[in-house]
Amino acid sequence: MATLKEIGAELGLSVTTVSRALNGFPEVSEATRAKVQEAADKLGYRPNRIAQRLVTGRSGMVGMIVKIKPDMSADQTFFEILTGLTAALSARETDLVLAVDQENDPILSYKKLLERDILDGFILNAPVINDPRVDFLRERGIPFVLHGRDRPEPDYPTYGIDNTAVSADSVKLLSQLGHKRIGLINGELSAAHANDRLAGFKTSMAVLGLNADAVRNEASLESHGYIQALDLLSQPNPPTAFICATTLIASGVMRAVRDRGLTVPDDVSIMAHDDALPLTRAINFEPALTVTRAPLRDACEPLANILIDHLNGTPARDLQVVLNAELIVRGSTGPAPKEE
Amino acid sequence: MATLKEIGAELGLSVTTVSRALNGFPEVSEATRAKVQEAADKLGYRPNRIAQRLVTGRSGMVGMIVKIKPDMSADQTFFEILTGLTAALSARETDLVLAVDQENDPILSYKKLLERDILDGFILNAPVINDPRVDFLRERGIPFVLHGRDRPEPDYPTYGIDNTAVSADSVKLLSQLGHKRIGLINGELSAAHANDRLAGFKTSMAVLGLNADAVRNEASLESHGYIQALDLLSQPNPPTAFICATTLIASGVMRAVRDRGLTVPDDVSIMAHDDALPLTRAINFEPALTVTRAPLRDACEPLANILIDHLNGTPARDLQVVLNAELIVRGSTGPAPKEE
DNA sequence: CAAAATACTCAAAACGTTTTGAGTAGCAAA
DNA sequence: TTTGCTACTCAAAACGTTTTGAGTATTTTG
Repeated sequence: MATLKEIGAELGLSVTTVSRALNGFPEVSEATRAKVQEAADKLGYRPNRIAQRLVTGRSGMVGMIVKIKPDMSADQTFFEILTGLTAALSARETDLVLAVDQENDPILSYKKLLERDILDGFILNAPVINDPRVDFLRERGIPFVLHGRDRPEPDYPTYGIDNTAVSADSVKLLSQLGHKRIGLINGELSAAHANDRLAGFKTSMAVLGLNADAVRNEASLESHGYIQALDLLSQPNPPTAFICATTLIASGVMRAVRDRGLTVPDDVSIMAHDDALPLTRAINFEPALTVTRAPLRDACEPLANILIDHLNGTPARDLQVVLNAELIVRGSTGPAPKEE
Repeated sequence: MATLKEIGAELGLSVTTVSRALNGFPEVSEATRAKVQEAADKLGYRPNRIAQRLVTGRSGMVGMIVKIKPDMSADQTFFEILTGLTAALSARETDLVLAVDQENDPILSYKKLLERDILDGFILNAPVINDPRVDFLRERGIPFVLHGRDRPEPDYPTYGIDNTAVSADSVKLLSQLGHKRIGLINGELSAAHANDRLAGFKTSMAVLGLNADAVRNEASLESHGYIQALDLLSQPNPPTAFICATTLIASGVMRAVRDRGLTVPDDVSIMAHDDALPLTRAINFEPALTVTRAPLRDACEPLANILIDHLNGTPARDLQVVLNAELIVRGSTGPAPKEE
């Protein structure tokens, strides 16, 4: 493991010059830079990150804390995020330190990890409304990026899709197809995104003068979709269309519709929001699922870059991204059935 | 953030003495130590890990690379390990750097992470037979601990259960109950533990003079258990007992047995190996499942400690632990049905 | 009482990098 | 010639810790 000193000794140059040559400073001559570079390559030089960090005060590591739920429902999305994130961070010389939160107190794990004093910042995912982790980190001046949006006017970096628009787009499509009774099988309301979906649903329905009471909010499970859809379908004046929070829920809803002897999309239209998780793919549904689509994987690189840019000094207001999900119409939605 | 220098200045002591006082060196007087400790507490001193690491040459971080399978079957066990591991490492001032392996080459991710030069060692899980990661790390002299056993005579730290004994114990129990036709619904043979289970099964059966051909090796899924059990049960001279690699498989097997109109344990006995994962608990089966039990969570603390001890100089041969799983007999196993 | 041992303390070096402030040489402008 | 650039290079300080080797009182031993 060669050091700057060794390279300097080899070439009769000072450590300073070697350091500058390798870091592309303008005040070193091209001839010298070439020599240094060559020697560095020959000796297999790689900077000692620890030493770099001691002097720069940066650690090159960011933290993420996974909250573990008893139903493990977060598994799939977490894996998806983790995969993309480590790859994206790695491309910018940053590593991910992971901890698992088993506590009731959502802050405690962050405190513990911060005590180590080795993290430059955090990636926060799955926010709840007015997320306490946000308040905690903001108060302490710890940089972070939030995946999603936990409050209307954040003053920190965020990245996510517009979940009220997801609902609005879905309602719009279905109402244009003539649907009047539209059900929403939503995720748990503790999650900020589920709140936004619900809010978007209610206002869009209200604008159209439609009744928005066929709503269920629960964990994203196939069984949740099945049970709630079955229940809604058995009530008087049942929905002719369902908007599902996830493809997993949609698969339960579709099963319920069929168990009731109904057909998709002739009797009931089904659509969902699609995070593009590898296990339940919208395209593999029969008929293929109409979705608002925003691959979770696509969020990883921006999340990593936003955090690192923020660490490098880009102000938060330039790092707040809200995207719109794509609307992809497939076979699972169709015109509302004729009223009898 | 107080430093040693600041504490020294406060008390009129040298950095050396402050450092020694806090680290419990014997050559500092008790009076001084008390003063220093008090000042450190007052100023909220916490050692700068980066500085410590620069001088000690240790980074205080260990790596783990998750291999991502298309079927995501590793999810649950991975989460279990992750949770316990981060907690155990944290207790010894060590952090976990995680990477996700999406490559075909099992080594590439390790190479990449090692290039960073910030890791003290690795935790390897889910070994295959003669695991290439082991060869790679061993060759480079990178410390690691293997969860499980990938070859007969390892010269590196390992921790795991005796999987041949798991099969042997299971076979013994069932044969004592009079079973002669015993099926094994195993995991994928690419995994070292599945190999050991199979080997243990074959030799135990051979010793008893029993036929060991009712064996299926595939991914640990409920559907695998269901399909394979159904198939074995439909053949002439079907098994009267099943040994399942996991409780997930066992649930599939139990469903198959019932779909065939048979009863557990009167017609067919079922037992499984139980990693004690929170989602499929052996005790919640109806009847409760007889198991060889070795909670995955229990492995985390030893794994963390073994690796850190090894980093601190304990030789590998003192860090090779093979445990026996516990045999817990419950209602899902019973005497073999009378021959007709 | 001198010599030796003990108990405690410290200055300085080291880890490998970045950054500061200074310096030298060569050359053009005054 | 002097002054002031430009282009390049370097020694030294800094980051915060651990560790080495030496030193100074104080106490014990002969």
